Amino acid sequence: MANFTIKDIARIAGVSTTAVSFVLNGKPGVSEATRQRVQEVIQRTGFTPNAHTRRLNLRRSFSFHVVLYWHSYDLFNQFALEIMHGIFQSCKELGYDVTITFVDETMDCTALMESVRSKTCDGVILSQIDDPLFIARLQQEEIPFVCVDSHVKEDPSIPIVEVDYYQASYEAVKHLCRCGHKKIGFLGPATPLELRGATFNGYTDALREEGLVCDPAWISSIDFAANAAGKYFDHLIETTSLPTAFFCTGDAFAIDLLRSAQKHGIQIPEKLSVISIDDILVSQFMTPPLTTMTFHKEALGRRAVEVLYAILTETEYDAVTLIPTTLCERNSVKDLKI
Amino acid sequence: MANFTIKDIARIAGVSTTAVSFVLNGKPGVSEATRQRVQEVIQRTGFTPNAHTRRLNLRRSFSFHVVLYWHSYDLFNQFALEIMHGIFQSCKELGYDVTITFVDETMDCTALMESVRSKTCDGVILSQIDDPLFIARLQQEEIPFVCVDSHVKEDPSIPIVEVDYYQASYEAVKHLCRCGHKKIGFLGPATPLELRGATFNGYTDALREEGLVCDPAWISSIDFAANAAGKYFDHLIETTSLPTAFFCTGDAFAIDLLRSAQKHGIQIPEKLSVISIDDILVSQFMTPPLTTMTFHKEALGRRAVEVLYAILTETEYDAVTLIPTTLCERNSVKDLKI
DNA sequence: CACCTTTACTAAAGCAGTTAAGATAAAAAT
DNA sequence: ATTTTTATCTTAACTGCTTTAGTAAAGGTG
Repeated sequence: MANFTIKDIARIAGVSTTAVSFVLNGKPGVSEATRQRVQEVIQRTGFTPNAHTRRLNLRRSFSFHVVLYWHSYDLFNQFALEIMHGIFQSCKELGYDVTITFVDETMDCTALMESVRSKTCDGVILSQIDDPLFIARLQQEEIPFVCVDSHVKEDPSIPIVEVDYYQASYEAVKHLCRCGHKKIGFLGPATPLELRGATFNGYTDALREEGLVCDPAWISSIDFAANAAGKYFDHLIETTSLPTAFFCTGDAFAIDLLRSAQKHGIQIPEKLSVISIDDILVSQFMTPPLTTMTFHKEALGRRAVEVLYAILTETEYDAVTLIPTTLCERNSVKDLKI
Repeated sequence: MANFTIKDIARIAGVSTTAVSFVLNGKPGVSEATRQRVQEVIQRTGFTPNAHTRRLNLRRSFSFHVVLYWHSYDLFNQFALEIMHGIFQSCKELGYDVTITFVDETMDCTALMESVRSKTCDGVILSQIDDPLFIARLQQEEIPFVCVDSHVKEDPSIPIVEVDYYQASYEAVKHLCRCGHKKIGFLGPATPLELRGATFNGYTDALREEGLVCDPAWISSIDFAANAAGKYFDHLIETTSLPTAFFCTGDAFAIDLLRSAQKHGIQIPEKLSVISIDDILVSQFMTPPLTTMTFHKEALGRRAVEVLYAILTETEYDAVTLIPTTLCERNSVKDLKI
């Protein structure tokens, strides 16, 4: 197929390239008759302007770059695709392309920084990335960016779109209390500290309100590693007594915990209740299906794009967006009052 | 941060832009001394050449575009992210960017075609897309592309990277036979026909080899819709007798089937065995965990990139790549011989 | 030493658009 | 009728890099 350029179109339509450029961009200064004629030629030839030229001229690439953290443990990657879908949808509405990079624990971002510096994107969206060095680098190079589900320190200079982990934790623990639980363990990550902070505060605040205290042995710091929660439970059960319920900061932890408990013959929820946050797909298929704090995953992505676009267009925006969660009652929590 | 161009570098290093261009691209025609000097200036300034200009000049974008099908039923989207990760890894090795588009059942591809025609990608990777019209369009516009997990008609003019569904089906059914099953149902999709064909042939060939026949009532055509397999089973159980085992062409179907069966009080695998293909994450967490034909998901993505790159570089390649599967024995198949 | 290569380097013409500034003709105002 | 304004259209400069063609100097050869 022949490859038409704006010159070809201009020649065929008998006008200048400027005129063609104007009709392509809907700018004034072209008569209706000429506009029609040019449009017709564009239609007939199937001409589409070269994006690179356009980007070069306008010094904008009309694309956002998504940096996705790739966990080695599958359970942690579960809603990345849904975030991506949300990002894509908003980008589509704005006419932006989306490019993607996966990074792992090595956080080797040289290729990424090069791509950013070469102007292939107008801004970057960090998904589940909590490396402060990486973020400092972006700030230093003055690259517009936004963190989504990234457990980064709250800081007005860092735009964040995050699940409202404090509220989720608080509500989850409150639900356990409503079900009559008084011994409630906390199963959360050692790092990132920001996530631990929000979830732990929600947990302790809820306990305090209920006048409950917690055995320090029931408070854990789990690594983001395969079955780390399971190993914690294996150890716990040999060393001390159990609470009647565990609040887990994520479904992945809850799932590992549940399987470990079942392996030890502890029935869920009869002997131990489990509640968590995330509502990943697996959760509803577990036996028992997990009671968890659910939220709209795509909203995270959509909002991230909104914020990034606001930064680029120098519009007002809230530096911190907290996506609310709601309780999804399934079957991993026993109501002790019944 | 200042934005250096090749002109700045040339000026600072006291050479022409041509010389800088040569050292950037490792071309001959520059003395070692000059090369060093230019390199030093590049280092010092942190200069990265503008990608758009480069792409414009070379008439290549060094990026691949992935078109991902977005199913409305979550269970069908389960390994898209892993395919993406495979694609990304290979692209990274080749120095290619990856851009992404999600399409749904409306298959509205006007935005996509425009993006392709505007030269923002050198080739496209279709993931789980089986729309023949869409593929015809790509062929007609002479856009390099490859189909991955797309259930497209085998045709030397269409590069395909696909799970070896025939082999998987054959092996799965053979496994059921080895476990002593003689009444084996087939639970597969109505469309796409290519997928149905491969899996159905594997199923019937295995049965024939074992000298078995199948009650037509046990052969179904399921839509790719939420819980379609479950509804099929709900209906089946009210109208006719059951086989001792079902071969399902995908884990998602198997999961819906299993849940429906359990709802009707039919124990798996005691009363009904289930085997399928895919090994999505959920499968290992089901009760019982699913016996399924597993394969390396990222390999699909990696191979797709290899093929697309071969097309672009006019290297030899096999039009059809079949990714082999292996049996992953878990607990949804009962051995009747024990 | 004149002649041919080879090497190192540069000027300038692309690539495919955008846009500021200028030209022309028609319409409006004086 | 003349001047001013306005709408329409074009010329040409510009974006930042690649590449062709060309030059000058150094090296090799008979």
